[in-house]
This record gives sequence, C-alpha cells and structure tokens, in this order.
Amino acid sequence: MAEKVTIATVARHARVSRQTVSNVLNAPHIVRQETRQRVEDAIHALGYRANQAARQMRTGRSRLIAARIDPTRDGINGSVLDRFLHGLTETADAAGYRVLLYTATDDDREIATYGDLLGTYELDAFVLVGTKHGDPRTEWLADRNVPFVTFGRPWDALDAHPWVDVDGAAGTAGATRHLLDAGHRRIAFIGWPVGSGVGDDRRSGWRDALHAAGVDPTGLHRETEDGIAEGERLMRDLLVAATPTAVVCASDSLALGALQAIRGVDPPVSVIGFDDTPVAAAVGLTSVSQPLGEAAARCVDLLTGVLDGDHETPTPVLLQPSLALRHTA
Amino acid sequence: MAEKVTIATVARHARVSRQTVSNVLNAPHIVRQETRQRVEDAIHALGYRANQAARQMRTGRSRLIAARIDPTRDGINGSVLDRFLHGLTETADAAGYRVLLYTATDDDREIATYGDLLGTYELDAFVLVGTKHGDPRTEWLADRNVPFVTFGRPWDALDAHPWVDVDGAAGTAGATRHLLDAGHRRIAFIGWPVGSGVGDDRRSGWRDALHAAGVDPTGLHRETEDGIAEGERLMRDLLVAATPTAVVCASDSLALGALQAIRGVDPPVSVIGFDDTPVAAAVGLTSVSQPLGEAAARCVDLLTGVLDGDHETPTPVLLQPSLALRHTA
DNA sequence: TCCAGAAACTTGAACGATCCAATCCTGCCT
DNA sequence: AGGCAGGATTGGATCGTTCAAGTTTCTGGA
Repeated sequence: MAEKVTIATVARHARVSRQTVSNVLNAPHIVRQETRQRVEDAIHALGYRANQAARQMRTGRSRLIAARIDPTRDGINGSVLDRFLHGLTETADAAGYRVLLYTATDDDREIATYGDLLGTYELDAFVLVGTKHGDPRTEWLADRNVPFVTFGRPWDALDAHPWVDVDGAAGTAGATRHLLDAGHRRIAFIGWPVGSGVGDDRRSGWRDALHAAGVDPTGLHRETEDGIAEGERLMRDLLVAATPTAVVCASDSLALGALQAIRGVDPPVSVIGFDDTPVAAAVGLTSVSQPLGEAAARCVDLLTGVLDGDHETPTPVLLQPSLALRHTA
Repeated sequence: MAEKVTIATVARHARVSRQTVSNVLNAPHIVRQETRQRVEDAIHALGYRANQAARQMRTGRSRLIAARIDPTRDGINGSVLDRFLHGLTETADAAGYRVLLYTATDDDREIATYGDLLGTYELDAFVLVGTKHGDPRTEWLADRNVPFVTFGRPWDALDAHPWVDVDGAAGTAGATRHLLDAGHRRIAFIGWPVGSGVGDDRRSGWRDALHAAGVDPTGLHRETEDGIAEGERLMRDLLVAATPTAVVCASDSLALGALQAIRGVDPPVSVIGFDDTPVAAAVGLTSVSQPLGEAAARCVDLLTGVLDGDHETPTPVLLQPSLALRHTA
C-alpha cells in the first residue's frame, strides 16, 4: 500500500511549504514562475490529488451539484431527462463540479431531501428540471439563499431566479409554419389542460402561427393528460369533428397516439410531435427537438456564475428548438 | 443566519462530551439508554446533521457510489440505463449512500476518471453497467482493491467480482417457448455478432429452447450490429431465405426493424424484442422485460455487503426476466 | 464495606486542506 | 551601504468528526 500523498508530501518533495503548494493550486498567479514549476512537477511526479473532504471542511464548498432522477413516467419522455443529465454531468465535470443524484416522490420529500443534502453533504447547488405554478421547491431554496437553476422558466414570475428553458412556443410555431408552408390550412393541436405552463406555452405557438397566417384555429384544438391512448382518442375525435389535414402535438406520446388514429386515413394526415424522443426517431415521427445538451451546459454556466461570486443576477437563457424532419410531416 | 450546529453544539445542549454524541450516532449500544435519549432529543431539537466532509476525513469513507451515465446511444436502449439509475439512487439512498455520476468516452478515460474520483472524492465504490470480454476497467479496479459491482456478469470468468445480471438466455428461451406454444415452428433469431457475451447468451436461449422442442434452428439466425435499419435488412433477408413465422430479437431496436420489414406480410409474422423499452410499449411490441429496479437493488446489497466489512466474496445474483406480452406475439 | 472489573463517559490528537498573520527576500532608491 | 516597499513564502490555527487512551461511575461478589 503506497503512502498517502498529501499536500505536505508535495511540499517536502518540492522543498516549499504547504501553503505554497496550496497557492499553486488555488492562486497560481501569486507564486513565482520557477517555484510554481517545481511544485507542479512534484504534484505530477507524486500523483497528488487534492482531498476534497479536507478542502470542503475549510471552504464549506463541496463542488457537488444535485439533480433529481425521476422514475420514467410514461416511458417516452423519460429519455429527455436522460439526455439532459448526461449533458449536465459532462459540462459540470469540465467546470470542476460533480453531479449527485437524488429521488423524491413528492414536493415535501424533495424539500426534506434538500435539507439533508445541504446539511450533510454541503451541496453547492441544485438543478431542478421542470417547474410548475407556485412551485414550493424554488421558494424553499430561494428563502435559504441556496444557489439553484431551473431547466424550465418560472411560470409565476414572482421571484427571479436563474433559469434556462427552451422556447416551446417557438417550437410549435415553427412546426405549424412548416405545415402551412406545405399547404395545410386545417392544422389541429393536441395539448395538455390549460393551466400547465409548458402546455399553454406550446399551444400559444401553434395558435399564434395560425393567426399570423390568417387561419382561424377555432375548434381545432383538444386538451388532455399526456399519454398515447389519450392522443389516439382525441385524434379520432378531431377527425370526425374538425377534419384536420395535419396536427401538432404537445408531446411525442400524444403524437404517437395520433399516428395510430390516422392509420389508413386517406389523404394522410401529417403529424408533428414534441421532444424528439427516441420513439419519434424510431417510428419516423417529425418532432420538435430541444437542444438538451446545450440547455444543460447553460445551466452549469449560470450556476458557476453564481457560485464563483458573480453577484449580479444572471440573465435567463431561452434556447430555440429545431424541427427534426421525418416522414410524418 | 443561524449558528452552525456541530457535534459540539449538541454535546453542550445534552450536557455530554462530543465523543458521547458521536457514539450515539455510530455505536448507540455503548451509550446508556437515558443518556442516549437526551442526546437524541438534542439532535432533534437543534436539527443537527453530521457533516459528511469531517466524518470522511477521519474515516476515509465518503458514502458515495459512482455510476456512469452514457450518452443515449441508439436512443432506444438508453432508457434501460435510466431506469437502472433511478433504482440505484433509490436503493442507495435507503442504505445511506448517494450516487455520483460520471461520463467517459472510452475505457482509458474512464479509468483516468476512476483515479480522479478515488483520489479527490474518495469514492466508496463503483457500479459498472455492462461488461465485455477482457474488460480493462474491472481489472484496474480489482488490482487496486476498489469495491465495485457490475450489472452484467464477467464474461471471462477469470476473476470473480460481485455481479448482478439478468438471465438473457432464460429470457429468449421463454420468448421462444411462448412462440412454440402458440404453434410456431419456424422461429428465427436476429442477434449480435458472435463474441459479444450478452449477444451469445441471448442467442443460446433461443437455440436451446428450439432444441428442447426438437426443432432444428439451422439457417434461422442472423447476426449484425444493433440498429433499426439493420434489423429491417436482416428480417427481409430471413423472409426470402428461410420463411420464418416468428422471430426473436436480441434488442428492441432490431425488433422494431423487423416489424417494419414484415409490414403487410400475410400471414403475419410474430416478433418479440428484448428490454421492454418505452418504444416497445408504445408500438405494442412483445418484449423480454428485465427487472431493472430489482437489479439495482441487488447491486446496492452486494456493495453494502462488501463495504460494511463482509469479507467473504458475495454470491453473484442472476435475475429472471419476464415476458411483456403485447400484440406482436 | 471494600475492591476488582466492566461500563460509561471524557479529553487530547489527528485527518488534510485553507485562512490568517507574520516573516523573509528582492530589487530599487537614496 | 542602508532603508524600504512589495511580493513571495512560511508557521500556526482551524474546520467537524472519529480514534485512542485516559478517567470516572457503576455493579456485584467477598
């Protein structure tokens, strides 16, 4: 078993004091070039790595970021989180942070977990995926001055915390324009019940795009909980009640249901989903694609900004989605 | 800003020494009942939480487990990892451990990351998902006596490390028997190239089930890299060359391709996939389902066994998959 | 009543880093 | 040569916990 390499070992090896080694690591500019080189050589030769626990004890910073991993809900949109987490881990790593996972079944438990993570692990920050109206979690964190970013804008606009989001309205608007350009006029929308921030946002893009083109959207939209079966049901309803020639959906799940409903219908009805999930790619569904890797990267940017003592409130980031064209539209 | 609550605060409050508080936390049985109660009350009243960094410094244990999060490869099988990670986080949490994520693009970098994580964060253990013949990662970890578990058995059988796996052969055998029971005799198999442990395992289940039923599998199998397009290509080939009435696939990706190849074929060809991914559920594909939550739980069990000083090599765990019946078979 | 031995509890040291304040150089000016 | 400013370097204290080695209190048997 090799001797443990500490900052003192490096100091002895480089014939300097512990503090100088520490300075080389944390404030290289105040160390003379020659000394710095000698210390860096020693660090390299000995394979020294700063012990995070000891550092944390002095500084109170853990260089750890927490993110929640959900049970895959409907199984389709789960992969969005998957891709986001991957991007988060990668970017955080590059910035010198690590990602810690946690789970929670409801808001109360999640908040209890915050307390635990902050108390025992001294987490530096949280990344929350998804926010809702009157989210108690953001309030709790903000009250305690815990740094955090949300992937998903704050729908209440009460408190301004750093956030990154993808412009859902722009996504559905783009999808709708794509259909308009293809000559469609009766373009329907299947979305989520009014009151969900994300759902309302996505619906507004569709509506605005139609208005801008001088098309009346009346009677062409339906709302429901997310799910394949629901998508199928509402699409069947739309087919008889409104005879659309195309439909934009708030999720790939709904779009997949719609696809099943239009099987065999002639002329074929165009379908566009949202999220560009693996399922969409698999079945050839055109879908609005979110730049998840970039979203994760911007989350880390915002956090490091806050953590590294940037006192001004960082500017929120709104990213533009793109349309992944496949054969359903 | 409230005063920081340390073990000393609790000690003062309960009129005992620091060490006694520590004992209540780590070795309750050596503290008198009455004293213990007093300390526990103080802990509760003050909202004390043990500082992990300080504890780690003394004990060298971080109560952190590392798991790798991959970029979603083909986009379909990614959700397997997703579900596994969720289970891992949940079970680890219950056992008092937290899950730390890392990424790596190749084996060398991954091993470098091990060094980094061990050196700076003093990780307690690693969970590796997927193993291959001559895996350099398991060798590296084993050489350094780093505790780890693999989800996926060691295919070389050289070194015995703790592992959890799902019996792939049993899965494909079950799928094959299901088809045999339905009256099929010409049951094909589309799998991965010979040499991949997982692929060979899954193929053997199909072959053995056919043999057991007295059916000759000659000419009924094909091998390729994973992917929807490949599945479709090989299925077309099988249709003309071997006229199967059913096919078992090594993955949902391949099965999805096969589904596309048989569209319109009459009488319909039955298809069974592997992994029970969201895509399978979405398109109604019958698929072999792995108990991922349980697999994750058993991984944690094995690890805590090793970490909590259980010196005997733990018994590997082989879990049985089930068949998620849908309308393709 | 006394004492040995066990049980319960306490004190000082240590883990490995950073912070703080003091000291040592070094070059420059007089 | 001496003084001085300023940067470079150093030693001691400290973070919150557990370990090791005491010290006190309790228990029961002679």
